[in-house]
Amino acid sequence: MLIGKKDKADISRARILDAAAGLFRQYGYGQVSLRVIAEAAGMKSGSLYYHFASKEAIVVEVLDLGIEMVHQKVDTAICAMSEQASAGELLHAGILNHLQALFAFSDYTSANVRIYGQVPDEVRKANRRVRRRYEALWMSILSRAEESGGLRASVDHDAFKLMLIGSLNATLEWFDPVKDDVQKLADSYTEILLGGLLNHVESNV
Amino acid sequence: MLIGKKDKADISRARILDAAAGLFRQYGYGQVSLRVIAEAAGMKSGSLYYHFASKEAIVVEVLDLGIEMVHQKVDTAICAMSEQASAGELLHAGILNHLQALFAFSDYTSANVRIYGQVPDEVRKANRRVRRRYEALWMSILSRAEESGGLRASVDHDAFKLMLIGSLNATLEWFDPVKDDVQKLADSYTEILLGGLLNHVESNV
DNA sequence: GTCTATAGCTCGATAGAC
DNA sequence: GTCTATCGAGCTATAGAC
Repeated sequence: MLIGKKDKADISRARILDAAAGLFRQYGYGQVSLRVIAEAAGMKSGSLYYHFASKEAIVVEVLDLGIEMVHQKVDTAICAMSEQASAGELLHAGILNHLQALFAFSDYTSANVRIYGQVPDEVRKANRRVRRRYEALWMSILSRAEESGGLRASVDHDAFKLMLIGSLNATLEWFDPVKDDVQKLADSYTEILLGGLLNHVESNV
Repeated sequence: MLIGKKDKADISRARILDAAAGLFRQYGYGQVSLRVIAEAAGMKSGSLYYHFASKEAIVVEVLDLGIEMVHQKVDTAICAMSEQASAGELLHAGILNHLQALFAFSDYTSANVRIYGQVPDEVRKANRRVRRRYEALWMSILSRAEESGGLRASVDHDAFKLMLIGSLNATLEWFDPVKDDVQKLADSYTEILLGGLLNHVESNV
């Protein structure tokens, strides 16, 4: 999952992080011991301390990577879009790339979604910076979409951003990218988030 | 949180479950020891075994209650609605009552959302039954809404149900019912889910 | 860089007094 | 019903050989 590494230390570091991400995702933070992380990474528990100062140092890096991999993919995709892109096109691209990154790096992203609320305070605080940056990216996507026209004025951007990220991340709990097509999932979520459930003739509530 | 109990055993049981739900929510399953559950419930760890056979037996009950409390509130609210209720009214009622129950019993509901993916297999399997029942309730709400007319045919009910439950549950991670109004949150989510983000003149994607 | 060995601690669970 | 006491196991982290 982590690529582009060169020397032995970098390779071992990456193996430890990959192993930890997968185990944290499946069993939570507290249930995963350094012994099983080491075993999954192909070494003994004592050797972990050559690469990381503590269990907390490992989880900090796993959590940050879980956000940063999504951030980078969405950012790159949005930056590459034409100036003339419509609001619908921008949002569809953001949703699709968020979902693609979510499932491409699912051990890291799912570990983040699942254990963020359960790690020690200092760990959570460290990850908060990265989370805020990703939320800010979505605010800028919404601003750009608004400039291109077509957004309903009654929808609060901040609420929409939180709802969008929350609903997309929740797909990690049930969607299977092997059985089903992420592209179709993105189309389906875009359809609902942009167009809503109701026919547009009647006013809701 | 758990009320209507009578004798000493029932009271102690309820205190144990309340304590466990709050601790599981905050620290996850693996990091919470029976000793701290017992302390939070006002007893010693050995005493827990008079009420529960194991740590797993406690978490099974916490997880089930987290779904059942929401199920019951939503079911009651929907059943009480007039036959002439519109699709928008039905969905708003479902969304509002789901959110209200989510925050009224937040230790149980949040514990469920957070640790479901990390508990032992048999525990997760036990909770799956209750989850399926709640999803079925939402399918019946969507069917009833469709009969009353006004739903876009292009929206898949199954995808919408998963997205709705996922996005509502995700509010547990950021919404503060003390600082803000759950009613307003429900209005805001209903607005987006039923009407979408875009102006209805343009077609999306 | 990775190993073995282990210190010091906490865990879930049980047994038996009251 | 709740207590105390304890078993055997597993935990994070460290020390030092290789």
